[in-house]
Amino acid sequence: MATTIQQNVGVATSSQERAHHYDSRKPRGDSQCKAGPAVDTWHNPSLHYEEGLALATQSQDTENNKKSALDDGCSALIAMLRACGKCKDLQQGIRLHDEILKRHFLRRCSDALATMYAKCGALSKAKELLYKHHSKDLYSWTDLIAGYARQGLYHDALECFRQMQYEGLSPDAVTFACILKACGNLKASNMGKRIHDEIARQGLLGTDMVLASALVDMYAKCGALASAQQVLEELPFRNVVSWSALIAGYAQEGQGEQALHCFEQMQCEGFSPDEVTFACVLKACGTIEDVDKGKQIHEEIAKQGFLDTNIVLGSALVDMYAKCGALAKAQQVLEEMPSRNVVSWSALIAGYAQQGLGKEALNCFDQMKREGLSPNAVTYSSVLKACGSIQDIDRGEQIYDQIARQGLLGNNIVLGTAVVDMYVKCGALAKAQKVLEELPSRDAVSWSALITGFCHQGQGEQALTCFKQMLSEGLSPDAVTFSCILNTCSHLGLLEDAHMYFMAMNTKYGVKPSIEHYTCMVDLFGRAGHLDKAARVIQEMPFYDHVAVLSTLMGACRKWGDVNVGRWAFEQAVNVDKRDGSTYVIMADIYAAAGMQEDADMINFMKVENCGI
DNA sequence: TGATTCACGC
Repeated sequence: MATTIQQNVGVATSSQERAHHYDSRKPRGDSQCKAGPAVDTWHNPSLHYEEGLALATQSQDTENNKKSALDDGCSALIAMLRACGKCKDLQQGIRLHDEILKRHFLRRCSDALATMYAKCGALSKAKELLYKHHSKDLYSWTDLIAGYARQGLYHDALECFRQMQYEGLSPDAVTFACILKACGNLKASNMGKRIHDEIARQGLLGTDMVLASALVDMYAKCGALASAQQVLEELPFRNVVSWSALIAGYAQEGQGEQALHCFEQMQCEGFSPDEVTFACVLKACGTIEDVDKGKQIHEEIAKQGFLDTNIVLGSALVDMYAKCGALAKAQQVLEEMPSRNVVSWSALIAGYAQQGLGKEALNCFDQMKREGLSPNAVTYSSVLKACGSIQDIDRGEQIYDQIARQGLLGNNIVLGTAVVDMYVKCGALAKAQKVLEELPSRDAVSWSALITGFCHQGQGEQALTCFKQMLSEGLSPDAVTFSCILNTCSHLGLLEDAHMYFMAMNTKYGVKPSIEHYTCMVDLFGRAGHLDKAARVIQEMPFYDHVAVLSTLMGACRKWGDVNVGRWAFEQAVNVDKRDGSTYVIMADIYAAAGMQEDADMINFMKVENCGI
């Protein structure tokens, strides 16, 4: 069937076309570009292009009404641009751009041109047109912002958003949705909150499900889960997407129980999980190592036949079993997948590496390559961890060579750190340090890998030197760095320094001391015989479940023969958990060493009473 | 033109 250019791209006015666009969002898709007569014609460029131009030219040639004829020519070009955008036919679009310039239509076609470029992914061309012509077309701006958001160029999306508003335009629900996506991925929760306020002010949340889900997702991606949950709860309507966004947020933050709770609640409200929901829930099961729940989800997924087609879900399943330490099961799932990719394999390799099963991880790595799949930076990180875990420095170095040859270290701190850590675990600290220093950039984690190495090898001075170097690079130490540094100070007997760092970690670096850090301080003062100071550290702790810290203090009391502080710590420990036998043993020792045998016997009696042994 | 999912470093 012959289709004319008019039937295909039409000569609809822009408002008609946009109305159509807006109303038929759901069923649209690319079908027009892939099948049917319209496509065939359009994909015959010579036929199309020439016919379109002929149409535009004919219109211009009409004598009667010059002005409207000119409009028709321009409209036809605009319609053709729109078709290019729809089919992502950039080449054809560029030819139209030339034609538009030749005919001096640029002023009137610039928005349509920008939209075409935006849809074809040529974002800088689109941006140039909109900025240069101070476009007042909301849809063209939104197309560009959506393009940036799709490509992961979130800063560019925000910049365009600002410029659009600077031109006097007010965003609509679609613009807001794109900007929320950018905010979420940039973890820009303050900006996201401002957008939220504006959306609420305009009453858009009550009418637009997509926007509402985008808002939940924004807060979830920012880790502001209370806000995400609140938004979801206050929505007049929810769906599986808004629920999944929240579940994904909890899973991402490691709050697996909350994720599972939401999953239950979602089903209570009558929503059936889809493949995306299942992937989120599997991640949640992995983070809390709930293999039973994971198995249950696995059965549900299999029953619904999702595993036959969905490689993401299959990989999520491999990852869940791997994170739960059920590696045989993970491997079985991987082997039974109809097809697997580098993600599926990397999940399994990471699982083996995590459990210290370096040999198995390396076997998988080889098998993956035999299947013709190429490892990427994520795969290599896990493989390096595997080499470190079995101290296979030769294999590690071989992998490092491959990585370097592929230029993967250029901008990948995670991978660089994995190399450093591999050398550290193999005891090659000089090599580790050399790699670290040659990395294009470093962060607290990469430094900590090296610092931990020096610390564990008893080279405390070196650890502190690195720490100072790290600070001089303007980097903020994190919780792990401080644990390591406090331990180092403890072993070197640097009480004052340790105390200074301990105070600074919260006040200067915003790292809340964890029970581990308090334990370091107790150990430090305890070793030095400052038992009163150690006891004071415990008194100032904001934790309740702290038997381990108390027994650290009691160990120091045993060493220094301090019955009073020892008794105090013991009483605290019994208050927390009277069934923990270890503290009775230490207390009995303390009494016995002080020649207080009756008290020691009493403690042993209490131990039998309370702990049964 | 807009929403949810899988693998990595101390």
